[in-house]
Amino acid sequence: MRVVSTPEETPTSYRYTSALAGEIESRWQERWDAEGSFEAPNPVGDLAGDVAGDKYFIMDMFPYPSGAGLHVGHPLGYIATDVVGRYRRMLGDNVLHALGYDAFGLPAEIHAVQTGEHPRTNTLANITNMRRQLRRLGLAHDPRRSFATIDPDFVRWTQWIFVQIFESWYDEDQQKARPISELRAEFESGARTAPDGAAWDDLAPLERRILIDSRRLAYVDESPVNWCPGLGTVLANEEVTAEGRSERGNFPVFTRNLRQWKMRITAYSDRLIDDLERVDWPESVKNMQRNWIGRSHGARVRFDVPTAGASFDVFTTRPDTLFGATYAVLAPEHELVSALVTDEWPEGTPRAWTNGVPTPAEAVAAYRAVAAAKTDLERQEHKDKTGVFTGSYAINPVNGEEIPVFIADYVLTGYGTGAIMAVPGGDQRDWEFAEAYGLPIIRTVEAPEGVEGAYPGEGPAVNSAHGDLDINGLAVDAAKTAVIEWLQQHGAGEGTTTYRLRDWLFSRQRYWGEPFPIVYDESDQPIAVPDHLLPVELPDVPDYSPKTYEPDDADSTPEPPLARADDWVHVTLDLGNGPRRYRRETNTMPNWAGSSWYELRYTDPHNTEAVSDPENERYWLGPRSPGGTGGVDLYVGGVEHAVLHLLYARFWHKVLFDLGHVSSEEPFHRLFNQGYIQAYAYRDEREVYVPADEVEERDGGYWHHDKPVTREYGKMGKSLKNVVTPDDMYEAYGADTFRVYEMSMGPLDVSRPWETRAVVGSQRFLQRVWRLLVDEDTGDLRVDDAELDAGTLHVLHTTIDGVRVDMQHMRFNTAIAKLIELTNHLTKVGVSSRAAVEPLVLMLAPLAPHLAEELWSRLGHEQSLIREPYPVVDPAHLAAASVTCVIQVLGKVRGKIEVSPDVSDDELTALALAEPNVVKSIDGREIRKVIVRAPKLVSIVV
RNA sequence: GCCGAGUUGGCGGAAUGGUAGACGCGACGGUCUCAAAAACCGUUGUCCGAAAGGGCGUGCGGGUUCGAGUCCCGCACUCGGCACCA
Repeated sequence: MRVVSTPEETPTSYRYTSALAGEIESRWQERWDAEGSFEAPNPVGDLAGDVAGDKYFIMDMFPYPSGAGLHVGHPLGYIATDVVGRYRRMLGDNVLHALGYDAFGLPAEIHAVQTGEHPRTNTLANITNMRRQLRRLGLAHDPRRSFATIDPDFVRWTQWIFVQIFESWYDEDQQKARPISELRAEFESGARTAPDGAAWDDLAPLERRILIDSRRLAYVDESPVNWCPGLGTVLANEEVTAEGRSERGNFPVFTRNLRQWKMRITAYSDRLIDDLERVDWPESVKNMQRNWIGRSHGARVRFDVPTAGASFDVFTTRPDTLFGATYAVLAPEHELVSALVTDEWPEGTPRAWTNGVPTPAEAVAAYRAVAAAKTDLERQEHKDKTGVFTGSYAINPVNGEEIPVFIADYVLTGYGTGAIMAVPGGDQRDWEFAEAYGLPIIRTVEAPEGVEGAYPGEGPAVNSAHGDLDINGLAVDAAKTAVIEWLQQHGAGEGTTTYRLRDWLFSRQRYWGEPFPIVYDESDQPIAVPDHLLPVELPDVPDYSPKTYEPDDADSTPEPPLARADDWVHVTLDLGNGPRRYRRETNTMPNWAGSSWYELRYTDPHNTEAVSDPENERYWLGPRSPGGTGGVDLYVGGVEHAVLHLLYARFWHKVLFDLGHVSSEEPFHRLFNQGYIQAYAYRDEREVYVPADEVEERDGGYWHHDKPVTREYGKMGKSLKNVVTPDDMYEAYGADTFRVYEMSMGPLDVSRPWETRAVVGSQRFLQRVWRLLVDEDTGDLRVDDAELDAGTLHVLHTTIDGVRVDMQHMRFNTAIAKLIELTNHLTKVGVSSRAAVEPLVLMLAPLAPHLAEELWSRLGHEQSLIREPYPVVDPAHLAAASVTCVIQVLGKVRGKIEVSPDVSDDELTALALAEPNVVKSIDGREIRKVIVRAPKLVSIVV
């Protein structure tokens, strides 16, 4: 039994309490809904309307509808974009802002496996719950444009885009994707021949299909992929951590040769890097993408192995050091290794090179076996250089020297050509290997004095001349150019570029994802499901789980759950040549698929003829000026998607641009990463987390029920017992206070700790605003029409000026500080004049929209303030009646005087030199110089 | 190791090269109250001083400048990304 006596229950009180805030908030939310206040018209289609004003398209990284519900960290970005959207509407823009749900994914599938309930059921329930939690925030979204990636209508277009990618190839000459039909035409006309030179007419039908299929942007091939037995699925490189484990679940990942779907994202490497220059993104994210794509310029150099009648290419970024290449290394998995292995060790082979094994074949086989058994993690942990001699020698092309060829696991099969020329003088790893195996070390770049070990830096070339090639004395860049030229002339190599980026592994052995719109005919080659049969929907199955294995079972094989749905897999279709039997693809798409194009769907969410009508797409996403990339005007989300979603979405968008489906080259023109809200967590002496809201701070320590606890800082989560939910905040303070607090905590892009006890400051601010307009005892409006005094006019207009600049730059924390200062000024001087409070209410509207609407309506306005013009500064009131002038002597402040803003330099100097404390500080010394910045500053040098 | 961001009161944070610490939390003092809460008013970087005023202060060491949190050079530490990538 609680005895409650709170002011809001006293009928005579009209204080702005959480109860009153809640009442105001739900009332206005209902009115906004009823009036369709945030609906944004399209140029054409079912949402067509009057598209007056500039357009502004805002997006949030849409949420995954988790069953756990939201904590106060989740809405930070949504509030920020809402503030921007509401601000832009007051500037007259046509604002597109909506929120969809990224609803395919593992948690729903795991829940389904555990409960037997279809993942759709649980996912839809979670969406409903999340909608409810977010609605209470008063977000100004266009509800007509919301969707979930699991909606059959959305899946249809995801599959349609997959088919577009499948039905296209990358033309290196034109640097763009083109329809596969045009490639076929080039083969048919003889304009293009197969890589092996075979003519189209000489190829059998199946050979033709295989040739075409090998060029598609979405293709199946067998190659090393990341296999995660613990999850029962393969994963993209981007989903594997640096430790060689799955990002989700933290299971070990093994490299296995498997036949899987890939997307040819590597074709876009250059454009994905180069176009970063054309978008307005944080430098850190651009850098992460550049890093991930990992473009490096260098040379491919051919090394002949005469005894084996073979040759291999190496990639190097330092062709200038070729004279220092004293041995070569192939990755253990390199395809040429078996050809290079000699029958017996050559005369005089050092014992260290053989690992003590009698023949090269045995030594290589043993080394390869050990290397294959290592996980990625083990390879990283043991960085001691190991390897074994193959028995063969290659010829260094620039000087004809014979150099031994080794295999070693410090050379990776997936990068460059999987083979290197080793230059111990210039590379630390090669140095270590050379030391361990007694190989010669030749310096080819003059190192600064005192350098021991490898020197990878700049300097003049030395020891680098033979025959017609002499680069001694050349700086690194000039030497590289000279060597590449020589290699090209002698047919021994060429300048080239390699990338770290690998093609995107696109298939997953999961149930809860988009099925591939692909069937196989009797020849086992893939065929796209025609448009009119989309979407391919998931069949109902008795068991949603893939076959999972012991996490360490590297030899297991992926087996997708859809493969067990026999009736679905085997299907009779008429694909234009009469009804035939086909077998469906049983993998599903990764859950990045939906988010790789969803920006398009917001622009035309119900279109059944196209992903988006070209006119709607061009209006919302098209370039704003010739040569621009186009894209969403503001995209806000966490930095965790820097190389996953953001790279995939750019790739898909570029393919659609190449194929003429969109007018924008980039999906997101401006990207903003909001920081995270983190929280303190507390552990007692047993190292057990205790509920954070029960911890007290006193005597310089933290206490839980009189027991000392230690504080740590991290994410909000159930396991740390430090979750604060938006619902807690709505109840205690209301949504507007919560919004203002989150926006005032600090700069939006910086992570900061949540502190519930500080929220009251934002509530006090809103209460003061309320009190300026409403009598707390009677509820009457206390606003009058008095004229503003000069001081108040000055404060008001400097506030308008400053707040506009802050809003423009998304500096909501300082904007709020300025509004607080204005409010405090009005409170202090007792001004509740309409001329002051109306602009205050309007400026507050984007931040605390419900309170602002309520006050605006109490001020007598019948219309909502959503499209009311944002207050405009009157420059006449920016100048103050007097300014404080600071007087410095030798750089230190020695006096302050109040002066007129238009005081002259001479006048100000005289006043400054007469100020008593300044006179004292000068102390009769000679004045050498006086710097005057009227009217704010005088600096005196003695 | 490479790349990027950062380091300001007890705390979150403000500061176009020109009064460091706006605004908020907390703390302290006061008004109101029988009392408390709420609200309101005031103080609050630190040291010396009764005060006036002064010394010292933006991670550390230098430099440029009449003047540096801000610009330049070097270093330390924290966070994030990549990493045996040739």
